[in-house]
Amino acid sequence: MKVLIIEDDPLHRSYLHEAVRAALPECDGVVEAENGGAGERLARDWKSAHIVMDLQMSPRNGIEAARTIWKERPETRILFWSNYSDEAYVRGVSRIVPVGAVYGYVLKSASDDRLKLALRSIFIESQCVIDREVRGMQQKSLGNINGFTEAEYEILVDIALGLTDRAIAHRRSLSVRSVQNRLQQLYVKLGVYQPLGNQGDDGRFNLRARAVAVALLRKLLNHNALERAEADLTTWLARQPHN
Amino acid sequence: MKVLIIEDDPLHRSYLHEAVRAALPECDGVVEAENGGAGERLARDWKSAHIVMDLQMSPRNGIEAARTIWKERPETRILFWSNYSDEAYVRGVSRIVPVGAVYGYVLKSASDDRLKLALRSIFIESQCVIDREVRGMQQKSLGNINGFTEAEYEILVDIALGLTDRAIAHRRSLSVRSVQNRLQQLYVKLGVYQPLGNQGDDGRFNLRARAVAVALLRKLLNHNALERAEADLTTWLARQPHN
DNA sequence: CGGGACCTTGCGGGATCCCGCAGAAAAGAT
DNA sequence: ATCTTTTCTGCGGGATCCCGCAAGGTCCCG
Repeated sequence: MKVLIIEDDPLHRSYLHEAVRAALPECDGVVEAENGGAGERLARDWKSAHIVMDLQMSPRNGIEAARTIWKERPETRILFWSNYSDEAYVRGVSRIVPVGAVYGYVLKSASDDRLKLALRSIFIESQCVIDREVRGMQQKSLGNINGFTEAEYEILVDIALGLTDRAIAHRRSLSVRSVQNRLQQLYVKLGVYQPLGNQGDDGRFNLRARAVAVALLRKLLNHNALERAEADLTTWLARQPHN
Repeated sequence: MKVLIIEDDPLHRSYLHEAVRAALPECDGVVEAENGGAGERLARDWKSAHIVMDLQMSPRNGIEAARTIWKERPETRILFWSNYSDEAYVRGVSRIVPVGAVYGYVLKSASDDRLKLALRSIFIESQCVIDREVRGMQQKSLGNINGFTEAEYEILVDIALGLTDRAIAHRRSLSVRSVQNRLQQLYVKLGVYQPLGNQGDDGRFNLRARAVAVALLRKLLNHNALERAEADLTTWLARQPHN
């Protein structure tokens, strides 16, 4: 068995290396990559079916790398080892995991033992391991109590990118009014809605901008998610009939 | 000499501990804190004049901690040891460093030796040490070539928080029109400006929202900066004559 | 003192946003 | 098949945003 490590921080990388060697004595080869792009290449060359990677690298973050790796070989097992349990990350990962795939998500703050246990569970026992905290995030986001529909999330991303209602309507094949409806829902769910009528108020917010702000503060969006969205947007723009 | 380490990642913390011991044999005491709040308290109790800390912790990130520490004892020497050279961080730091204070900013990606050298320079030689990359950022941001005025940065933060023009005008004691002028400048500098006239275009952006998006993508703003700004905003709101 | 560079402010208008209202279409439920 | 619930859609209007135009104001330089 060979294991591929994709992690940009050298300290964490060597720690991971150590942990892998200790937890998986049957492992007979460990390779390291220090960003997503290199990771994809190594995964291809080595045909490695066992990967542990960080999210948040550059260039090519973990989610992008995982997507292309899984696209090429869906049975690959990936353990995500990340600092954060931002909803943006969790959602980003669960959006790209292939059906039936074995994967894991553990936080860097987890103990030594938990990491090693996760390694064995995923690579040997073929069992998914998701950190409690992350799992909580997942349920909050999927089970729609206080959670966001895919549609709502999508429109949130669109306004975060700075698109106008019309542009969004075009992109998502909707009428402008529908876009505005979704926006209204979003405002309500984010607790940004203005109860209407209090206009002497100086502390008034621009709902559209405010929505993005609270989404960022709540880590519903983060830098990574924005980057991915921006990339998607530009490719979409490129394939549009010019003007 | 005593040294205080403020860093949330245990791996990095122990690495730092090691580096301090190796670089500063004359040091006779190292204490560790794992977030800004604890760091402030320890700094007060220990009256430590030598601190090395991460930015990006929670609760109480490095900048907040440094501000209160420097407010209480401006001669404290602080080495910031961070993953990123985001303009938001660099600007945040240089905004709070007291005149004549000795401090440093080195990236975690720097070599072992550089870190140790920085430790000696700052704590022994009383000399500031700023990483090349960070220094570049600083000059780009202060030397106004492709840089942002304090005024422009301020208004950027305000729209990122979701304030309306009127609210900003009130907060900053300007007329609404002046706010809009500053916004226009900002749009130009961010390369978001719409040359006027092409209205058949579907790929149109909402300038206000788009400005925030590119600021985030360029790391002119980041999550930390937003949090600080949001905190400032709420205290400001609280002290306003109600409604 | 006059001229120039810069910032601020008001005015006006076109574009966009926000959203209540109500009919049409789609998806489920009984 | 019919009813209910949800979503999509157009219309209209008030608020906001974006910005060209032009009239001061301040500061500095010659």
